[in-house]
Amino acid sequence: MAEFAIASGISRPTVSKYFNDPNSVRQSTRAQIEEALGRFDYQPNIYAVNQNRQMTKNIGIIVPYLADPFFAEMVRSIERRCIDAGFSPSLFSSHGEQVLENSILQSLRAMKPAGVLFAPLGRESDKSAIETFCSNVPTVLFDSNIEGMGEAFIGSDNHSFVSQTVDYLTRTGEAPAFLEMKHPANPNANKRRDAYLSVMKERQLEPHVLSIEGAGWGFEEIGRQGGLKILEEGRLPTNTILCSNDRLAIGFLAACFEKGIKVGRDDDCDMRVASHDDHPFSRFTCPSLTTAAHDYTSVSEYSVETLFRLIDSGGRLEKREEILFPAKLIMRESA
Amino acid sequence: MAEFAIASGISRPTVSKYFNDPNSVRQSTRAQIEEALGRFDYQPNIYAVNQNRQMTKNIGIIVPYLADPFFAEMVRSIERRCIDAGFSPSLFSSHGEQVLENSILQSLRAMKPAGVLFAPLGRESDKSAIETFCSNVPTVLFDSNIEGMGEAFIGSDNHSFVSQTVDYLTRTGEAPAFLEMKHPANPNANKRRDAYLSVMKERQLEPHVLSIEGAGWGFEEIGRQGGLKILEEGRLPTNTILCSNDRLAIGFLAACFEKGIKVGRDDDCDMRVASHDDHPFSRFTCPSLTTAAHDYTSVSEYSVETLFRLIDSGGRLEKREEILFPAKLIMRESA
DNA sequence: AGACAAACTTTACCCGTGTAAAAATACATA
DNA sequence: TATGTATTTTTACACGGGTAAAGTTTGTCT
Repeated sequence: MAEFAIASGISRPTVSKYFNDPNSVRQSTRAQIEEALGRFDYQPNIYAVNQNRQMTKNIGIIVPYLADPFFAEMVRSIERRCIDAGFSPSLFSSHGEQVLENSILQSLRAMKPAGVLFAPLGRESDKSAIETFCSNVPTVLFDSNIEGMGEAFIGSDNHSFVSQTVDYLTRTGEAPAFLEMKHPANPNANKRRDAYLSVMKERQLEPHVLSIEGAGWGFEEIGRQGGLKILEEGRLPTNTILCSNDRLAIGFLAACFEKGIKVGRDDDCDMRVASHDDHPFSRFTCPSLTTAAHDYTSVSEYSVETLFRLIDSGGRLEKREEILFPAKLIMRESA
Repeated sequence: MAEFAIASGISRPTVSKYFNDPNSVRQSTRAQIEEALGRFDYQPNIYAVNQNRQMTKNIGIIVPYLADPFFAEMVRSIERRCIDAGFSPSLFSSHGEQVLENSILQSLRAMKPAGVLFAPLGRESDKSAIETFCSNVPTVLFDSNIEGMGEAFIGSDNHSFVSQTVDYLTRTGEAPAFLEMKHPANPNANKRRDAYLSVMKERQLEPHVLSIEGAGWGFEEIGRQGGLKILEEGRLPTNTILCSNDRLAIGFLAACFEKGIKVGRDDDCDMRVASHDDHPFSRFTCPSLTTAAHDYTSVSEYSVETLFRLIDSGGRLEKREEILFPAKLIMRESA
């Protein structure tokens, strides 16, 4: 930087000031520096910069499973907002494994990020590791909540998701049975089942929960296997199935297809299937999937905004915030 | 670190040595440091560390489009291998945009990584920006090749993909027509079309290429729209369609379903559809998709190995290497 | 032109760690 | 126990830039 400062004819401290905020120097100085920048391709050493700054301009983003396009979409939106605000996002995926989640947490602490947007694994998470992390790094949880951890949680209102699908299905045909994994990884799944039970009770309908076996993050295959089993055993209490999430539904639809069961809302169909999430692929299932959509934009926007507010207020909020966005029903061909 | 050194009763330079390689200090010293590490939770400041090291332990990974589960899978495998080798992977997605790809390249240069694994956008890439980058940072290209850039390219052998699918389809029914995007983003697409033409010629069959409109990375929707148009116009030269890639095929299958066209290899089916990639979702289409599978493991393993070799040899290889892995035919229900 | 504030230059020290050189100590072997 | 080697300690400087203080220049306003 010293060399570059000489080359540009400006003193090093002023050049340093320029790189921290180009608007903090006089217009003519800025032009002079930028002219020199055109001649030499100098850029400050980020390691030296971050070592001296009290706080880096990095923001950590952790998602549980990047092979799920839902998270890929969230990430895209979040990264963009961080960059626009002058931060450098660093993306990490736990790939469904606690060990990885913990090691990400550790290396993220070493990065001293200004803040972290964190979608935890859920049931598989190491609560105490997360607690330690959150008390050291300004953290906003999203998508999947762990009570009391982080300064805020931004997610979707599972009750809104389920009540909309249940009401729609009930209005247009038989009341739905609820298909879910017996031991779901994601805490939203439990909230959705509870919401299903409560909504059915409110509407004075008899609930049916179909819990299928399977562990891990290969939801499609779990849904398919579980679906095949249910269909073979013929233990369907209704002709309408509401899946806990779209990936499960994708597998279930595959099972129906294999069994020659026609899914859809026409008279000649055997079964209706609906679900939750509006997964990027749910538009392309056969038939296309009726589902309750996340408000992707609001969740990502509000998560990032909350994190910025948290950073501005020094890493602590007055009290833990929890914001849930309602779903939007997407009616397609499957129900 | 000075404080921690005093607390552990070991001198600072030795502690520094320990953190660079725990085996480089005497066993008793190591034990003493690790005992102290249990009492205090000290970890070296990565920024100070990287500032002084001639080379960091970071490895950059760039993919063109993370919302495509194919890349998510690749990334998972690559990250794991990097971590196991003691490196810290940093993941970036260009999200299909040249501007983003260029800014990733720039911030990656500032990170002074030991090496970079780079799957470029392809047609949308800024060749000169990539050339500059590759001449400054040890880079291995994967998945999508740009002639002459980087020290090596590791990918899939498109000819192997196409010849296997064409031969299989021809052996079991009508010869296929080839469905592709008119202006594909990914260079593999062009290679596949050329391979289709050459294979058909070799087999003395008449080739039919169906080029559909559409730009960007929303392949499913492009395949669906293109499919609808083709089916409506009834301009199908054969009953067998070979799609350039699985995502296009997923959209095409949706179009067939919408049009009431039965896809599969049974006698009562109207059409056969096959494709290339073995996309993680192709198992769950209706019907399940017959496709030529990437050798995910080999590609990721060999990419990483090549990068390590490149790093060890100081950032240059004797000559640019190009390794292509053959496909494996996956026969499922669609053809 | 004079006065004042804003911006800049100069100088100097700081951050936390890598690393080299010389001296001191520990360990292993005969 | 003597000797040689492997480690460690001590001391010192380097890395590249943030930042504070004091003095100087520039620009603006009356």
